[in-house]
Amino acid sequence: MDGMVEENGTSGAAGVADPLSSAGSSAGGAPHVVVTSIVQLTLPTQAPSAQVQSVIQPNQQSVIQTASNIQPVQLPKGNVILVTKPSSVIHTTQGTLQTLQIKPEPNTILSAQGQSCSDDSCSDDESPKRKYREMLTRRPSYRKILNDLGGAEIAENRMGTKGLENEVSLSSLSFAPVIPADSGLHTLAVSGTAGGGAIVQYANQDGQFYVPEDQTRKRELRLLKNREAARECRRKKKEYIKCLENRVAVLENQNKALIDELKSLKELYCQQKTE
DNA sequence: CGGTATACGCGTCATCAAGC
DNA sequence: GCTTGATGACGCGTATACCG
Repeated sequence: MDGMVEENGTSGAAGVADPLSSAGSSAGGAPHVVVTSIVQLTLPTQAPSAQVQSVIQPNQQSVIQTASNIQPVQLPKGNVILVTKPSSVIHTTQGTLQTLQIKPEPNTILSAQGQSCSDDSCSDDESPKRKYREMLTRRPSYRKILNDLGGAEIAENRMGTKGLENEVSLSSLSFAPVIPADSGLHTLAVSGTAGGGAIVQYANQDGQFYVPEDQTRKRELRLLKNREAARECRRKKKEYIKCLENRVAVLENQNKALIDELKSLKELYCQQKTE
């Protein structure tokens, strides 16, 4: 390929902390740009590789923007960029604005031709602008986000942490005593549900309540799974909110750059007019 | 230093949607 | 129709900040 964009991964290149781990500290405050990684942009021609900063967490759809102290990336026509994250958008806010709309396929190759989108993405029924607007406004599907988040890594994390938690939690589960068949039990009541299915309680001759082991086990299992699911759901939600905050920051920067550009163009125009 | 407000995370329940 | 995962809503406990 002619050029590549490589992310340095979640380890946080250049001493950058994991954004998720620091999420709580920014709660309630103004959204701030979290630089999560340095992206190596290798250009095909004589141009040296340039660095841009990813302001979204690695391994998910990202908005990438050159920082003020970093050389703006100049992409001559005909260059090709390989981006491994689907639905990524790359902006350079200095000099000429170059926007790349990445097709929703991993490892998609796109041509960077200054302003707008590539031919491929423009040929779709929905314009990239519309898609991007939808990304910003549509209600988030955490499930979809999870799919976009580099499935292998997530799956690995799940196996690593959740699996272990499951093992520990399951081993610590306590179940109701086995009810003897001749204990003269009879159904007493239908008690609390556990997000599905009622729990039928029994009472023995002493008036003590029992829940059959089977039902208790099912309920405990259900609660355990739901507990894990809720935890995961919150994690994804938090990640998504952070992603939105990052996007806001990027778009604000972009807006500011465009305003500045407009201002300078106006000045240039006035100068030429007076000459 | 104690009381209060606020933010945050967690567990649980209810509900929905997808898969079987 | 049942099962199961995802997620909103609710209540609770804890940590932190603020104030008198």
